[in-house]
Amino acid sequence: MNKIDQTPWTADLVAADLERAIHEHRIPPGTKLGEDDLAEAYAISRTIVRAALLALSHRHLVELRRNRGAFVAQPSVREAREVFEARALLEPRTAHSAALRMTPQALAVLEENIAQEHAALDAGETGKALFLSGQFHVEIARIADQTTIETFISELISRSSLIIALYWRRRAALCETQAHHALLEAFATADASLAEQLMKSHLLDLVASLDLRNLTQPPTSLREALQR
Amino acid sequence: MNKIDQTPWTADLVAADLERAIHEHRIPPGTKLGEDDLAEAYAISRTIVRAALLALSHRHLVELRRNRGAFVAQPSVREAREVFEARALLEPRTAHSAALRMTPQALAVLEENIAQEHAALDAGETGKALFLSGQFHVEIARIADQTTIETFISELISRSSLIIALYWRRRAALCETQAHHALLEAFATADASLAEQLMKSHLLDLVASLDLRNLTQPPTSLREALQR
DNA sequence: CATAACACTATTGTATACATTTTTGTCGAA
DNA sequence: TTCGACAAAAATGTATACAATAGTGTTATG
Repeated sequence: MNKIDQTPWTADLVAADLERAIHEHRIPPGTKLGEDDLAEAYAISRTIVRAALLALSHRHLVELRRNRGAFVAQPSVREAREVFEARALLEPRTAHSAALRMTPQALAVLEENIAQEHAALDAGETGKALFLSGQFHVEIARIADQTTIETFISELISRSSLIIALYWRRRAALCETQAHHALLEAFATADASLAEQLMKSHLLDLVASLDLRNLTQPPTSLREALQR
Repeated sequence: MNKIDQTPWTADLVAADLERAIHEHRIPPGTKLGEDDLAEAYAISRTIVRAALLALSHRHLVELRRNRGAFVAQPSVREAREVFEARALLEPRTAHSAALRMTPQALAVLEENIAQEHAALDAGETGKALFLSGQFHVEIARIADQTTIETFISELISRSSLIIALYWRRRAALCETQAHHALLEAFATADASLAEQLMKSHLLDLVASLDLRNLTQPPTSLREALQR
């Protein structure tokens, strides 16, 4: 896990690096993130590591337990529902705004994103594909020119990745590309209402593909022990 | 500013304490939050102070400038608009949900909140009144039983307080109590649609009471120097 | 043999020392 | 006098030492 580089790792960079690793399912939920381990991996002191972990905990991607350490978060069924309810509140209207503000450049960015996602899937890099499909949603918020909402959506997307890791029904790869293609069509024709509706459906499909019955709860302590 | 107590200040407590002080306009936007000053005020080391400042920066209440220090945030006109657009997306639907879940206990909490707000206004404690009126909105999200959205709204409320400090038109105190009373009525009768509509209007009124013309921009560096 | 008390180990929590950077103040030259 | 360079001071950035705590293993005792 040694990072070979000469860049000075700042806390933000470490947090971003870890967030991407979590988002891509390279680090599974419940994994303990020991301070010394991380400090050695990035060749920095624990001070920076702690700042990075603090940032991730504020985004609900890492759970800090006093005198216990940092663990990749394991969203509960309840939390999973809440995350997608929040997304349902934010994303459709944001897609609407994005459609109204769409430009050829922005459209190209979205197309490129889908292309990369396809490439990743073909290469069998499901983690990277998952990350890119999340970026598609963040990109829409960026196109809508809503930095504040983009921040919220970005966090919700990352948390969604944890939820997918825990509650995804099938073992097969996520095929969100179809829904994204449909959205792209709506954006290309600047059909805001359609984009809003498609986003709403897309999110509903996502939730429907999860197994959010409370049967498997709680995965808190026992599961954590098994997973590390 | 010396805090006389025997409680062990944790980073979270310090952050909460500072957030309330900012929310109540006891610390104006642009104020420099020196690490040594805070460490002395709370009788803790800079380590804890930095963790607290980091938390506040993640909530966009404090701006951290590398090698420069921490400053109470000064939301731009653009950011101000974004914050209220985000609130417009989240709060009406949340009020709707809250109305459906309303209980006598929850209603009593809201009533008590308004009563305290009145008392604060009568006592001339406009800062405390402002804080309480913000808490009213957070309480609604709590009643809606949406922890995730509550976190977002809580942040947006605190940022709104900074926006009010910078862009409020009149010097007179905010009289949000009327709108809150109307909302209480809707909640009491469990009229979800009405509550949603009232919340939407309330937020529009709030934005309308701000002076968000771009004329006074940018207040970044010069203003900051004058204010500290 | 089971259990409880104890000590040990590993890890996190906090404070502080040192390095780096920015800011400020002073001196000198144009 | 004004401007610039340099030096001193103050603040933040980072690393590390030490303290405190939870987890683990051992041992003694019933």
